[in-house]
Amino acid sequence: MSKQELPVVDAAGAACCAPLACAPLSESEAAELAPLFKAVADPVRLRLLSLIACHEGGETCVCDLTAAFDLTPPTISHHLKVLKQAGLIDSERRGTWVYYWINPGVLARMSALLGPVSPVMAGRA
Amino acid sequence: MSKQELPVVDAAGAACCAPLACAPLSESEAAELAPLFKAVADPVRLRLLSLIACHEGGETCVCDLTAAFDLTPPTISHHLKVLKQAGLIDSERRGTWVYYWINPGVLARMSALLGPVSPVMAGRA
DNA sequence: AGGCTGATTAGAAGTTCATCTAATCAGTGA
DNA sequence: TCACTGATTAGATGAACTTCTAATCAGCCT
Repeated sequence: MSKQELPVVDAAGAACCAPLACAPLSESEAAELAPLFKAVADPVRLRLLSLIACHEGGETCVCDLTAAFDLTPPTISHHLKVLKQAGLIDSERRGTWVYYWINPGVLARMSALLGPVSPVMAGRA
Repeated sequence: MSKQELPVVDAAGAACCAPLACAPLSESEAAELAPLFKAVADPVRLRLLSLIACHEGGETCVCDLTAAFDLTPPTISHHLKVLKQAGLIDSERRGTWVYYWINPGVLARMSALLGPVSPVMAGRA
């Protein structure tokens, strides 16, 4: 097995770590990254993430989130906890309400891993 | 085995519209996207994807893949099936061996969704 | 044809996960 | 202090997932 080395893409300023297609992921890297994707691998959590990311001001009250689903508050709370433990979001209580916001760094890392989009690869089909 | 493709983004990553942070994901969009991330949300599948993507020539024999893990061939076969059903990879049998290769379009779509890597959001974490 | 190797399918066991109800924690205001 | 509302935790249940062994399918070769 020979190693194919593509230059690290950093045109976008991201990519500290190699994208999927640059060098094979080690077992420990994979073990570290998989939970990030698992956190996003759910329709409810994807929508939660999107709702929070889109919300003006950058943060969203839990009450607004629960209202957007046909799910009970504990279920929404559970999903928010999963996202938070994965490091994708953060939260703070202010008075009666709890606000959540996106942690863009983690999201960017995942994006960069999947495809810093080397047009070289993308050319093949 | 329905691989439907939304014209959300082209392979080059020129995200016209947007990712997670542009407009809230609809219920059906989320339902369609979540399985893609679920397919990647496993350490073994992440490594498989990486091994296939890195392999010179763009395609990899199953025999090389099974050799890289402490898992039985049926288990590897199962994971490859999951990746294939998600549309992330494709395969072809040539004689005795079966070869797998990456479908870069789907990967690019996922990447674009997570982070357009817009410098604004990604701001050097 | 028969046997050999590579790959997948079938079926089962143990674990993880999403969701609910009931109960608890945290703040606000009468 | 007590009641009320918003949010989370605890515990339970049914579905989905990962992995294995055993069996089957697809090509190659003597």
